[in-house]
Amino acid sequence: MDRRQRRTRSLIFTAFSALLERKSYSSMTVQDIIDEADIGRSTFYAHFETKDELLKALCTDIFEHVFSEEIMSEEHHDFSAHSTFKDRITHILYHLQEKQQSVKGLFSGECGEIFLRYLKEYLYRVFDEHIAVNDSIPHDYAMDIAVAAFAETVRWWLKGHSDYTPEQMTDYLYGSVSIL
Amino acid sequence: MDRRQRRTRSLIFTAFSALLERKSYSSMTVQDIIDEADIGRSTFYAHFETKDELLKALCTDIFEHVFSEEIMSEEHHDFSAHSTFKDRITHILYHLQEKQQSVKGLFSGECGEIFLRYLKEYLYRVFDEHIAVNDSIPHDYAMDIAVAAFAETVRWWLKGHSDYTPEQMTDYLYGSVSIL
DNA sequence: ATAAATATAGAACAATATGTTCGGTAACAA
DNA sequence: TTGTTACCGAACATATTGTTCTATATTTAT
Repeated sequence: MDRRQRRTRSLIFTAFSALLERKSYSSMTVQDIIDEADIGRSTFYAHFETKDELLKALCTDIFEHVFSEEIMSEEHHDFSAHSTFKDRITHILYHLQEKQQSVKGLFSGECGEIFLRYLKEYLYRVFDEHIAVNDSIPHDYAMDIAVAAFAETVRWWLKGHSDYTPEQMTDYLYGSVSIL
Repeated sequence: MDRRQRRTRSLIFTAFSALLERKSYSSMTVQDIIDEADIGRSTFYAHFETKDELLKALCTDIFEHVFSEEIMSEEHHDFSAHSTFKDRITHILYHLQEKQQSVKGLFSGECGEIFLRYLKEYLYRVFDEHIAVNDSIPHDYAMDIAVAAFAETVRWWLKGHSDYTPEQMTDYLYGSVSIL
């Protein structure tokens, strides 16, 4: 990727995040982003077709960091093949905590809902093999609840209670949802 | 309320719902709604300031039916002072089932997220006094999880599994979330 | 039944946002 | 150095927005 492209992409992401702390996602125009990033109009459209695409790309950037297996297997909290699913959840929270600053602005209004929807898409892949309840509850229903509970935990945590540790949050989650 | 106002309001609601089944909320313009409802431009703006206000008003209409105490105390399932909280939840599901047709279109895309957010606002009021877990879990966290789990249950139910009974859905919910 | 009040239609309007195009300039890579 | 590519910035047609106005039709109250 061209150095100029990386720079422009970064300028747009930064401007977008900065704007999110000042105004809502829906009221934000492409023009606002262009002005904030101080780039040419055609340049923006060379990178992203729409505002929604930009948001999606930013989310993807974040989640690819948070959910990348390479990262999960190294660093803090020795993540071995023998670790439990609960440990893995704690791990994901650790990586979300690292990205906290980038994530914070994304929680505002309608934008937050979209962010959480993308987060859930990634979570489905992680949870799929691990959710196995008795036959009294449909599997896809249990998946929906588990994923939603996790997403809601993240929201509550990063939106005003980020002083709790990932381990604590995992305990809360497991104390609330019986199918995990 | 003037008869003409009621008629126009109804025309707008109907047009909006019909459009939602054809195109996404974000791509829908006020002009689309005006054309579909076949009303004058100024008439729309006499009723709603923005598209978002319209969506909010429609949701309010639905939820005021679903959560009205008068309705909950009469009709099916004798709702007495001695009924449990679980019964009350089942009741809410019954009333949502009645509004199923109006609600169905609201689940699409970004619109669904907004609908669920409004639903949650009503649920908070209902759940607030009834969620009392031990001190090991923060009360507002438990609220968030309970409300989100209920909202997710509604989504799963009305989006492809509406053949289940309200009682069954309540059982699933109670089987998944331990803080209820 | 009549009069006053009010809702709607429809046109016109300025202001703004969108998405595209194009030629010139600068930065990159080989 | 040379060819390639990204950026700038202006200009453009198009579409949406939200407001204002007058004429018309409907409703409500007397």
